[in-house]
Amino acid sequence: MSINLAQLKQLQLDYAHRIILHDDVGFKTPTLIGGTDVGFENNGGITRAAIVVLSYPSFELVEYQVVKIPTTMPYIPGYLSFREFPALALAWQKITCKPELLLVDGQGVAHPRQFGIASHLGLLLDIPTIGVAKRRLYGQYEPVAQVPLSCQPLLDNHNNTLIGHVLRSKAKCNPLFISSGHRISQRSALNWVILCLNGYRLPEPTRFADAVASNKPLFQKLLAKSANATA
DNA sequence: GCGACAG
DNA sequence: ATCTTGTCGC
Ligand SMILES: [Mg+2]
Repeated sequence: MSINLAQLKQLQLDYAHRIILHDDVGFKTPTLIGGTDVGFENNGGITRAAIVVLSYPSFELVEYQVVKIPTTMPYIPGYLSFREFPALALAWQKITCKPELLLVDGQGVAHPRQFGIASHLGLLLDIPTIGVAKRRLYGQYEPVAQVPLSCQPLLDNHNNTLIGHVLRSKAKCNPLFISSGHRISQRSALNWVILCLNGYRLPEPTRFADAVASNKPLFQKLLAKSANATA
């Protein structure tokens, strides 16, 4: 039996109504900020989700969890979250030091139905989330100046709505697409991503999650560091 | 109809 | 990066 996209579309529309686009009343300056990324193995057959928890503002790795499960959905633009959510939800379950804010690799409400992966995770796990995407999925914007931290609004021209920001997070790099996921304003989403930048294109939580999910040199370095700390 | 299209 | 699938702008 195949995937019913019409059904998933309707689910997104229903869920999107419940997204909160203002700052959570209980949301103050976070002590812990999380980051997520997902990778694939066995030619796409295995989904590998990684969640990292960093201290803020020191950006020390506090905890990370990795979950591998069989992949249940192909990648379909606009439906990414159904592919990645199950593994990410399990990884979240395993996290013991729950962060107050989660930076998710992908769009928040900058999505055709205002329900990207960051919104999906935020709503179903009931946490403030920010979508940090490397490329545009939806929305219009003017060219972003090359000067670091330059940014442009990301707009939905259908209803003249602000759905995110395009941020030049680092000189000579392509900009990032930042949008509210859940329980946070566009302004704060942009602000927190900027506050998590540390000399790289990606904000630290996302960069660390990328490293863990793909077993990159940075992750090996972090492992060695924590081994030293416990030795 | 054709190209774009989060990861 | 890919793609059967959908959806959008042109
Ligand atoms: Mg990724």
